[in-house]
Amino acid sequence: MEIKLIIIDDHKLFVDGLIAVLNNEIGIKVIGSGNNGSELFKLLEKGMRPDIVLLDINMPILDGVSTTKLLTKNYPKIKVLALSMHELSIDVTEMLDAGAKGYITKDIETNELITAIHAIKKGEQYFSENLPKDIKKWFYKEHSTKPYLTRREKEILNLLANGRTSLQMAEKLKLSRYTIDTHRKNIHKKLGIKTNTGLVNYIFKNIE
Amino acid sequence: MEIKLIIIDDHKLFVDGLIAVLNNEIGIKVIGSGNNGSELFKLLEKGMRPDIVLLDINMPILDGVSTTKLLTKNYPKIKVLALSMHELSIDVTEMLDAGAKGYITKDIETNELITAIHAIKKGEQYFSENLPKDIKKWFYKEHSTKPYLTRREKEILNLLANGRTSLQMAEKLKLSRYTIDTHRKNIHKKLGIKTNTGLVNYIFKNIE
DNA sequence: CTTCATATACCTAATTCTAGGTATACGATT
DNA sequence: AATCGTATACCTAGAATTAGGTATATGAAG
Repeated sequence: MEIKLIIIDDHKLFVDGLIAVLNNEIGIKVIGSGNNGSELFKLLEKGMRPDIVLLDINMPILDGVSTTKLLTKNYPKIKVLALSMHELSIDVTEMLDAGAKGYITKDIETNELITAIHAIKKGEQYFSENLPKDIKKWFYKEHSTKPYLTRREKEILNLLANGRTSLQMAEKLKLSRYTIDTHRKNIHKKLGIKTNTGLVNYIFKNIE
Repeated sequence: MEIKLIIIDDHKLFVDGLIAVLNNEIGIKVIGSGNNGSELFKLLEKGMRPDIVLLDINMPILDGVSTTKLLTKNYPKIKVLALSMHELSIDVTEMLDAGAKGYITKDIETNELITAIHAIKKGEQYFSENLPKDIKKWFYKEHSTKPYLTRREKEILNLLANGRTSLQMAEKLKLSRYTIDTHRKNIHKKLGIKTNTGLVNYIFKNIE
């Protein structure tokens, strides 16, 4: 029985390459592909039913996280294997919380990808071997809580992205600087990001 | 006469995929591959002589820019086609100044890549069609004049936008933390921005 | 009632950042 | 030769940030 795959990635070159490689593998068949989450749902609406979707995180129109959430909700039998350039804990967190069953980075060997696909098919979770152990450990620990940002946290993130200091935010929101710092501390903890510049990066890449 | 290619990219999956695709193309043959600049030079030292090197920008050990410079200097007949995730002007500038003959992003179609390879072989320059016109225009305009921000300053800004601390940047660039701080100070002064978060904001709004 | 999530606030201490200043080295230009 | 731009490096000191901890108040839910 072949494992049926759909590959979704905004880099067509990458998609073409993966299709070429995976269709040479016994037991695996790529039945479809697309460049963003919307295209995936179009395929599914036509009745296409893969076992696993290889899904890139950063995509236009409908990104990896949103796609995964919708997929997990509407097509719970289809498993998501997340693909990313980086081992960033932000990315891992978001994709796995959205329902992905595995996470691999694009610099793994082809045979590791095959291993991952088979593991996911068997119902296991799979993390690429180059993913730091502490990230995997952190995930298991954090998996029962949603890293959801509160209204106030988002408000503070927005001001941060506009280059404001805690003191400036405190003045604007009529709060203590300590309150701002506490919210910031909570944000760092929830998102697993250690620097304020990393937070701004996160905002631009995830919210905009 | 086949166009001989070497593909250098730290993402093995991508390399494998590209090899599979390109070896199916009439007139093109991938004669070698590697995951960083050093591996390329090892192949060249063994006597391998490609027409074109498809070269990723971001790589460990010896990155795209350095590789291109050495290649252009020591093997002037071999042409570089730069590969990147992004249309960042920093990347374009650096690679083209280093001697690359073309610049493409990884989200182009396979057939556009084939077009690019043939153009480069013919001695033309090639920019992927999805590269914003203003970047290409900017390149021609800027190629004879000095950029306001120096090469090093842009490099540091880019690392900052990825959430790196001065210490991390110093480690990455093999410099003193003091040197990084001096460049940062100069950047703040030139751009009139007082916070690092403000700088990241500037980068995302003005460069990407 | 208790529990939980969120908001507000504070303290401590280490790290990082910013901004002022200093300096030398090197290559290119005049 | 001098000058300039860039890169590299350092020092000082204050401001800002991060990360550990503490606490109370309020509203909603069980």
